Amino acid sequence: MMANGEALPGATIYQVAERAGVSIATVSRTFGDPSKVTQRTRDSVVAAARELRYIPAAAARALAVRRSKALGVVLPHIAGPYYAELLVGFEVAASEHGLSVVLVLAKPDEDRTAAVLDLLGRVDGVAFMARSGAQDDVVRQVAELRPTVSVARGEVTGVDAFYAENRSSARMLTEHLINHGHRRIGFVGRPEEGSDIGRRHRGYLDALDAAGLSPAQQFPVDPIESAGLEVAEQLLAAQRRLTGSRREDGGEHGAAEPTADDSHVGDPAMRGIGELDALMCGNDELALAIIARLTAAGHDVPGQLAVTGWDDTVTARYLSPGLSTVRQDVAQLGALAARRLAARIDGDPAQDPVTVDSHLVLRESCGCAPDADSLAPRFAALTA
Amino acid sequence: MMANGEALPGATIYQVAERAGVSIATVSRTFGDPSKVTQRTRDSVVAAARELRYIPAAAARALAVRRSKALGVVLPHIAGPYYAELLVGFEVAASEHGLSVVLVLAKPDEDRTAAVLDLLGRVDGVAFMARSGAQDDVVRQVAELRPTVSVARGEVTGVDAFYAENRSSARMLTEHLINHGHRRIGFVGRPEEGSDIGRRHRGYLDALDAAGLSPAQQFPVDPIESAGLEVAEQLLAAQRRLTGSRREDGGEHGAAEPTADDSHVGDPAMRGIGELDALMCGNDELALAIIARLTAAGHDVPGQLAVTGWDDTVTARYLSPGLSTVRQDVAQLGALAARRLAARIDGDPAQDPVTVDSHLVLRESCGCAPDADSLAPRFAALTA
DNA sequence: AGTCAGGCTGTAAGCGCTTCCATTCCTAGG
DNA sequence: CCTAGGAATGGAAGCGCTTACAGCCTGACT
Repeated sequence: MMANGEALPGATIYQVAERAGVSIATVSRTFGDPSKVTQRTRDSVVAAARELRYIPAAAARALAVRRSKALGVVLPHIAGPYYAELLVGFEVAASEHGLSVVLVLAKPDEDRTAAVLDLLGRVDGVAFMARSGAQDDVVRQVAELRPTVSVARGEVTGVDAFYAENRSSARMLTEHLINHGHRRIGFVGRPEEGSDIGRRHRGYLDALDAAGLSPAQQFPVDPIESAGLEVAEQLLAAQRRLTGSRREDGGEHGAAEPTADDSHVGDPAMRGIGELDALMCGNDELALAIIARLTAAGHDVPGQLAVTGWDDTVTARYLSPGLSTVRQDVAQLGALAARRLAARIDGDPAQDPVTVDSHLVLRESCGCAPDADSLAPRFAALTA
Repeated sequence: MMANGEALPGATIYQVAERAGVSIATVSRTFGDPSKVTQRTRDSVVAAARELRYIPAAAARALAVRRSKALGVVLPHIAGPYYAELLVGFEVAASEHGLSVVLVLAKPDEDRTAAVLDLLGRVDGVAFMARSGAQDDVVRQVAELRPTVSVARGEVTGVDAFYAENRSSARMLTEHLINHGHRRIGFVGRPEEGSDIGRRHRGYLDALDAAGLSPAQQFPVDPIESAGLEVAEQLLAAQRRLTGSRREDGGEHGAAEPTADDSHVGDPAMRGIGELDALMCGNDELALAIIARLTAAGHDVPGQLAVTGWDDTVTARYLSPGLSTVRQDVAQLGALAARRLAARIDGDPAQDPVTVDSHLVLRESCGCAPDADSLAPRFAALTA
């Protein structure tokens, strides 16, 4: 099997036609619009096709109808489950419309312009998701040639935008923290204009503002684990400074080797670490890393420092204390994007941005008491 | 922009040729093999192309060269990070070969045969990953028409197989459990012939056999969270039975509502839950759910029951006790699959199955003492 | 100055499919 | 029995690109 390098194997419409004793037009109709073909003919064509293992060449069809029946997706290297879910939602919806999906992955920094342009040549529409190695001008360029949507990404004119609600949820989450009595609330994450985290930061500021509080320490870092660890180190260092330093000689990397008596660094009974008593993180990954590091150093979360995340990743549920976070229906976001693309391809006009709801998932890391039945919230996803 | 429903916008090679004052053949050469074109001509063609926003129609090219420059991937609905990683590895390698990737997702049960066949018409090769809604006969059928590989999936003749090493790692893990003194070691997961979990089960059996132990209780369930929860309930019920039942009247769902005094159900100081003192799970998802449920019921893991997982998901690291599990380089697996496909397309022959190494990640859930510096293993991924 | 080799470029024939249009075949009504 | 009108089918053009093949032009050589 698969010997030659010459032609893709598989029968063509001509061979099927010949075998069935009809013209290629009839074969084409048999699969395209069976109602235009007699039952008899249809049967013989179908039989011939099966015997020959006929697989229509999508390229030929695409060329003829000037439509590839495929959607492109460009998204960042799928780190966590977030993009995976997005992609699943997208693919399912796309396939419901009979559309294939072709994928381009890109690290946020990486320049995949060439790949995106190539993609453009093989799809009828494209979706840009989050910060996906495609600058705005590339998106704009694509949008001029094909229906285009963006998901969880800064808006670009002419591009249908979709995102999960961020700002008001962030505000609510922050207010919740305030209600717990926290006043010095920091923020972790780079609040880039138009990004999800940017919007979350706005909501955070909204709440602070409304409460007459001013923003505490900000950590404009990347939304990744290692950055969370660094933030935790800074916090630890600040706390050490605060409590009067023993053993300052440890020098540069003293903090990198937590030992048993790390726990004396701050008084666990006293609220606050460094200058903060609560920390809102741009996503779960950051929050998780920070909590882990702090806890390992003997600190109490949320006793000393309340921490919140965003995304409701799997780990958020399993951790103890459970991570208070925000859940978004990411799969739906993906599905909406695909459906809009399908509509745009069929000629529908572009629409206003669409926002899908998010909702708070309050577990313990914000300071809430552990639920009596702690498994319920933890496995909320299962009961759905 | 994007007004008509007639033709995809974007210039064709003809328009570029006209604008540059050359023939279409020259335009084609300019992009296909620039060395065959004078610098002067090339420049003017490139300029014309840019001005016209020329995007080559992939379909036309594919038709002409009888090759689509695309690879198909069919994989299960990306649940956890596992498939995401696989996909990332695959896409990166594919794009290094200038190949696009088109995606078909399928729930394990769902029949996506039609989608797979359609896929076949638009790619040069296809990869089937894990139990991906494609029965063996579909795979075989595909394999007759296109180079085909399978990843973490039962072997099919004519299909290049790739998987992470399972059996001997499973054996090592089981031996480790035995060395901890565990004797009654159960297994959670359906050991399907040819599947990853099936191979893990073999390794488990190997170890037991070598140690003269016989397999304890088996739970042939799906490798998903909810199944893990059910297994945990069974364990709890068995344990309740064992310790002599108080409050049997709780009836059917008594177990579904853990309360504070659940902790009296078994003596946490005594090793064993139900008939078991260790449980090897087919993947982390199962292990995590089981540990969570057991812990919530007041039991001690690994004190009473050691539990191991497989996959080394993010949560495994963050949990306490840390989950002992097995790490596989899934991205590499994906990359290998893509590269092999690329080679096969270029005419290379099929090869023998390839296995990539796995290695144990021993944290605490197996019974190992917490590492002095518990962050080190926990964040091992970061130091790499 | 005349030739010839070799590099560029153009011409044209497909690649496999859809679809408009023409043709043929029925069926039913006159 | 003939004819009109539709339904079913076939013929052929064309989608945008690659790639022999052939023609042209240039420059180097005799």
